[in-house]
Amino acid sequence: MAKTKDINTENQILEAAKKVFQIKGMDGARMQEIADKAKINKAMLHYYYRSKQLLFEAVFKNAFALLAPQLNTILNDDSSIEEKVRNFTSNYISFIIKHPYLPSFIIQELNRNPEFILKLKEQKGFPNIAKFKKQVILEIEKGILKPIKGEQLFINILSLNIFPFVASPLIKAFANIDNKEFKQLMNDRKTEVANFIVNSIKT
Amino acid sequence: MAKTKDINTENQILEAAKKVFQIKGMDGARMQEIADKAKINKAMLHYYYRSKQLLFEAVFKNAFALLAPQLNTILNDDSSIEEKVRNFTSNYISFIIKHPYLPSFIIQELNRNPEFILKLKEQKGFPNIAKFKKQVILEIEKGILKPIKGEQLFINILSLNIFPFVASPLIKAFANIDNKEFKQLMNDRKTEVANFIVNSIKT
DNA sequence: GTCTATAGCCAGATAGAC
DNA sequence: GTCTATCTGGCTATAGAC
Repeated sequence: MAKTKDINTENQILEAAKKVFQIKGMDGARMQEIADKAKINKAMLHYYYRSKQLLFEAVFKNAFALLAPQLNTILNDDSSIEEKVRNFTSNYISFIIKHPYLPSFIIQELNRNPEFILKLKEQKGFPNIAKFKKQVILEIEKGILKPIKGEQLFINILSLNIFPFVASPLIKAFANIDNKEFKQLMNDRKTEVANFIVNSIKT
Repeated sequence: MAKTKDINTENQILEAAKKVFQIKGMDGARMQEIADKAKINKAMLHYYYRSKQLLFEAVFKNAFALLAPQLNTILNDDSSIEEKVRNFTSNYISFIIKHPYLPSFIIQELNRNPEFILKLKEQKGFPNIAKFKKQVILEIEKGILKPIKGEQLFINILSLNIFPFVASPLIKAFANIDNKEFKQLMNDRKTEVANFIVNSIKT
């Protein structure tokens, strides 16, 4: 019984820390706010995670581990580029709608501390573009795709899928739309973006 | 003579503050670091700008004022959509290469404080999508463009141009490239992105 | 494991001399 | 206008009782 309580508390803390860190970032987050959200005492945070830095790293790794497998589907799957673009776009946008703060959190913290990604790169399962590049070359040779560099296509796919969520306050302001309309636009993008990409690259 | 010194000091501070705030963000920035960079005393910062918050706002408004006119060229210019896409993409990527921290700074701080954009919206010259939308509809009717919503096209243009810079640590890691190769890729994008977009939307 | 109380530090802001 | 010295508050982290 004591043991289940451990796990509960530790998890409560991690969940609370996620919410606070993902919105406020490492520098803006306060241990007090995390403690309040987890409905425990501030001292408990240190009991379980030693320091703010370690708690942050736990949250960050957790967040990245959610994101990476999504990318691997488009990089390492065996279906055609067109199929992968359509599947990925639909799945990824659905995924981000469920975790709206995740991409900007990852990006913001990596900009703050770019060396951090070196540690992540060592881990297996880290997204790698090599296979995707080969496939693009192959499909171009077969006449399925117009000439394009694999890197550029991959950057384009990521940009179109992720950017609107990262820059949502700007998008809403420029397009003069409220949250509801924004959500509608993002839902439409599940197919719109795939069509946009496929239109551009298919012969 | 005393007056020229004022202007110099105030400018030195603003330049130093730009560098620090744009890299570290509001929460991560330290007044001491800004003072050191400006080669003046910490007390001077408060003499000229009263508080960290006011100094930050000066930097932020300055940064946004640089960005907005760039966007207005694609929104309000009278040339065709294709011409605007080609011009904008080339100019905007050149612009960001010169100010690499600007987009992520704006985006990060707006995510931290989304209400802030309401103040910006009131100012004249704030980018507005209305004219662009009408033009898209018109060119679709004329058979120049394939059907697409103006909002989605605008989001796509922004995404493709800005995202790689905002997420540069991720891009470098996934594509396994160093800073030099990254810069080369971004240079290529000045024309690559325009072609990608035009290919997709032209009939 | 969980709490209260507090140590210790650091950053923003100000007072006051020059 | 510019400096040094200092105040003040807030935050991370820990000590120590239960």
